[in-house]
Formats: sequence, structure tokens, C-alpha cells
Amino acid sequence: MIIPLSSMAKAKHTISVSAEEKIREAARRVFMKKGYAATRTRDIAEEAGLNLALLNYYFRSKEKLFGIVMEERMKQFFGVITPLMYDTTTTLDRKIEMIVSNYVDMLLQNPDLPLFILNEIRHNSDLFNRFQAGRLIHGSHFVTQLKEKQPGIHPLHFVVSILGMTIFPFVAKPVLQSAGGINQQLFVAMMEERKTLVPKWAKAMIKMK
Amino acid sequence: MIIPLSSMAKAKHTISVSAEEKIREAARRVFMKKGYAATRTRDIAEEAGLNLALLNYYFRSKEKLFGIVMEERMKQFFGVITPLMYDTTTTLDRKIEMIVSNYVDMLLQNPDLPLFILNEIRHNSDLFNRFQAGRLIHGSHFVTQLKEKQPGIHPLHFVVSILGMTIFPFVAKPVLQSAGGINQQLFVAMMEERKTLVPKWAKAMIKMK
DNA sequence: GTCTATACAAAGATAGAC
DNA sequence: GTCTATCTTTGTATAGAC
Repeated sequence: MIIPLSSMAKAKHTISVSAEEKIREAARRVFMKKGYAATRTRDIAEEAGLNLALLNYYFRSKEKLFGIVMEERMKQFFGVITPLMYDTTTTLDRKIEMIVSNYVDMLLQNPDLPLFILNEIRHNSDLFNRFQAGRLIHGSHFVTQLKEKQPGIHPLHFVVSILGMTIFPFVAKPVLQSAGGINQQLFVAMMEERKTLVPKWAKAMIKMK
Repeated sequence: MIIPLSSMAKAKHTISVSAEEKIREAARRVFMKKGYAATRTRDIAEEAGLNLALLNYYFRSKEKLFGIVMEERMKQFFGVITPLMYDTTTTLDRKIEMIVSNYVDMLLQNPDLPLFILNEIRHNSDLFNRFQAGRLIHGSHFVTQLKEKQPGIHPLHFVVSILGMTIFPFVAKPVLQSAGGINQQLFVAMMEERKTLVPKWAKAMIKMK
């Protein structure tokens, strides 16, 4: 039996991670930690345990490599809520519970993600526009449901409040730990508590006169 | 009558801004816009309309200049709430109203401030520790009042929620405008509305069973 | 595909004239 | 105090051997 070369190459790639993959993962870690501007391509090569030239061989430039990392991270950051917000089969209350819970779980695994994303978008707003042109929130079923319940208040007020209560603690984490006098363990415990607290508060807000 | 030289120099400084001052203000604008790592000293010199060498003449290095700017901005960012939080003469409800209202007013004038501060602190947490060692929130009268009203819930939960609802919209502004479909004018109007909405919600949260 | 060595550009800092 | 010119370091990208 003849085994095609392409299959052999594929098999080889499944046992040991390819150099390309190593660089992409190293780039993700370094970019996330230091941000685009403060990251040196040498840092990425070193983190990957590979030579600097490989970086330019697989990806054309620092900027191209960053674009790839950024797209993956934005998918992760916005992907947590987009499907939920557009789901027409769940109630408003259930949506709120799921959005908060899913976000907290994901952010506990990726605490640096929000500040990274929001900061890089601010310095290059094209990043976001290129990713998914507008209307991500505006046209969602979630917004429709909010408008029904509270026609007098712009639905974005509720979206901002829920996301703010959920995401902000991770953005302000260093300050909270230092000025609030809490350690890592307590921080995690509080975020777990917020999975029930924030939805409870949010539902009350929406039902208020 | 004899006018001392020192007075003349002082008078001169009141009419035209000194080079040192020009550089500090230019540095503030450029650092706030691009962040520390992405800022080039040449950008600051150009923004100030002065030569690059002056920057090193007055301040020893880019890092020193940044430290000065950072300290001023942190004073502004934390100074808005610190006095209020430690004030023992105001009620809890009044404190909440004042914190939100003061923050919104200040942030409408300095929309880039939160992301700048939080991002730079994350990349160099010494910046915050050096500024004002811990306890900024932890030992405040505000926290004491919250603990009285709701002994079962960690007071930091309320602090985080109030600050999150107030500050987060400014941190996420580019995303909100693009994905939420709102322009600058509507953004400002909504932030004004939040000066009454957020306190109303926050008070209800604290009173909940 | 992977490496070493190096070209080239950008950026921080300084010397020295005025 | 302020400028022009320049040194030095750092960082991105490429050439060329294996």
C-alpha cells in the first residue's frame, strides 16, 4: 500500500506541534501580556523556543502575526455572548443568566482578555470594524426583548450595565486587589458569587418602575 | 520702586507657558492617546512644537517624564471618589449619587482616562502601589456603610458594580459606538441619563433581600 | 524548514554650538 | 535655554548556508 506524502506530513504534525503553531501560541501569550507596541519579535521567538527568522518565514511581519492573534482573541471575546444574544428561543431572564455565567467562566480562564481587546481596539479601531461590521448588539433579539420590557429606557443602558458589572472587575483587577485588599483566591470566589448576584440585580433593574 | 528679578520671571511665566510646561502637556496628550510603549519621544517634541533635546534637558528620560504624567492622571482618576468615599457626614444614598455624577462629569471631559490608567497599571503594577499604598477602598467609610446595610454580601461587590456601570461604558466606548449603533451625541446623552439611572439601580440593589 | 549572520530603520539619549 | 547633528541601542526584516 502506498501512503501519500501529504498524509505522512499530516500525521507528523499531529504528534509534535509544528513550528508555525508554536510561534502563533507564543505570539498570543506575549501579545496578550505586553500589548502590541511593547512586544518585540525577539520575545516571541524566544517564548516559542525558535529562531527569529522563522517568524518572518511563516508570517510576513509582526503586524500580520498580530492580526491573526487578534482575530482569534476577538472571536473568543465576542463569541461568548453573540449566539446567546441572537437566540430567539430563550427568555430574557435566562439570557441574562447565561450571558453573565458564560462570561465569568471564560474570563476566569482568560483574565487579561478584556483589557487587551479593548485597549488594542482603541488604538486601532479598524481591528473591530474589520472583524464584524456593526450591529453586533443593535439588531439582536436580546435588545428586542429589553425594549419590550422597558420601552422608556434605551436598551443599551441595560446591556452596558450587565456587561459592566460582569467584565469591569477583570479590567480593574490589579486595582481591586491592591486597593480593595483581596487576594487571588477571594477574587475568584467573588467572581463565582457574581454569577448569581449580577443576574439577580439585572432582572430587578429591568422590572423597576 | 524696584521689582525683583524673581517676580519678573514669575510674571513672564503667567503670560507665556514655559518650555517645560509645554513638554509636560504635550507628553500628557501623546501618552494618553498612544500609551507608553507606542509613544516616541519625537512625537512629544513635535506635539510641543519644541526640539527633542529639550525633553531630555528638563526630564532625564522618557520613563521619568511618563512617571510624572502618570502620577497626575492617577490623582485625577482616583481623586474624584476618594474624598467622597471617606466622607463621614454624608448618607450612603447621597454618596452613591455623588460618586456616579462626579465620575460621569469627569469622564465626559476625559473619556480616554480609564483605559489609559487601567492598562498602564496592568503593565506596571508598581505604578499604582507607589502612588497610594492599598486600602484606598478597603478602609473607607463608604465600605462601612455598605457593610451595615448588607452584612451578608461583601461590600466590594457593590463598589465594583457601581464603578463598573459608571466607568465601563467609557472603556468600551469604541465597541458600543460601532456594535451598538450610537453616535457621539447619543453617547453623551446616555451618559447624562446614567447619572440618575445608575444610582437608582444601585440603591435598589443594596436594599434587596 | 531551520538556522546564523547581517542589513536597515527607528528610537532614546547626548555632545557641543549658539 | 534652545538648537542641530550624531552616537548607541534596539527592533524588524532579509540573505544565504545547511
